[in-house]
Amino acid sequence: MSLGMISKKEKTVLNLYTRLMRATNTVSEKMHIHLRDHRLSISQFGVLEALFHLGPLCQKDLGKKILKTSGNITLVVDNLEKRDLVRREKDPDDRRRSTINLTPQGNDLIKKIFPDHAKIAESIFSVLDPGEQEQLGKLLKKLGLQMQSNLKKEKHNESGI
Amino acid sequence: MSLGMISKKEKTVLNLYTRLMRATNTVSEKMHIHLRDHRLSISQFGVLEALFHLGPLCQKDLGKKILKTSGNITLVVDNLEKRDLVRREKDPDDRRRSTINLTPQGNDLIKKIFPDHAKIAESIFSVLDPGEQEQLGKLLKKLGLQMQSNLKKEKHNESGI
DNA sequence: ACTAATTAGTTTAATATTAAACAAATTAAT
DNA sequence: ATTAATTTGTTTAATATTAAACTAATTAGT
Repeated sequence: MSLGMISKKEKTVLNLYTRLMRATNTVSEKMHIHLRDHRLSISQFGVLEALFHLGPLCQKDLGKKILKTSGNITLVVDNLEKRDLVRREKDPDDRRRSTINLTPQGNDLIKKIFPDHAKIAESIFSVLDPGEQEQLGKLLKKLGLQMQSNLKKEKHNESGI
Repeated sequence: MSLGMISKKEKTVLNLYTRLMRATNTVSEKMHIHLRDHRLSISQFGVLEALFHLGPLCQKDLGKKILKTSGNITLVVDNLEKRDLVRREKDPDDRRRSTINLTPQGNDLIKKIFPDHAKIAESIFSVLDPGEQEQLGKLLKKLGLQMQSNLKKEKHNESGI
């Protein structure tokens, strides 16, 4: 029961950490409830969305985008390929790479799903007024930026889309 | 490549969502690097921490605390029990329940690990000054609170510890 | 050119996680 | 009191995720 030798400062940041996890957990849960109807995992949706908005990407870039390991990306792309939503295409300039493309079906699907995604996001964040949203964005960015320098992460996608 | 019919509002919140995910992902990664040295998963640590700070709990409450499903809690507790870090104890008043207790070893371990956890949190959030930390806390809380009403989640642990 | 180092992606093995069906115990409704 | 509904935890089956070892291709260093 005792908190032991925890300073006030430490207590504050631990509290902050808990709130961050809790908010993220519930936000992300809500954001992806509708994906189940289309039998898409969060990662699968992330890949489709990235391809939809950024165009064809290699697997490494997809991994950076959706924050997953290369092994995981291999599987996610495998599964999307099985459903004919994406297609691997050998990169002739660098034969280690393959470029992942949306198929017409994949494009149709993400085009259909994405507006819901956006609407749900809007409804979730509507508890915050525009000023608060801007503030939150700034603070989260600051938090994300530090990480970038401390961990061995590469490029940071500025636009977030 | 085209963003289609995305309004400015929608773009803002999607951006916010991405930043939230990104910040959380990297923060949580950093927070738990040291756990690997003790062969603890994030969930296992979460359970030990909850028991350490809140005292013995039943599995359902543990699930609410660390945001995992009941089936998952069963496994997490199983694994902690195998390593003699916690112990199940039948609740005589309600024989469906068992109360999960820290063993002396479990208590020693979490007591030893927790200060590092707190220090790491402090270093991560130190990019934000105290005012910003307070702001972030308020915004995240607001975000978390709405969720609570919209999803079928029960009690919200106010203290965050 | 040749070797060493790096990079992209795959495979493998272990673990984590969830959803859904289930059993047992308790509580509510009549 | 008896039945119905709810609650707690377990089990099962499927999927997701990671870390680590690996292969093949490219790039850098000499």
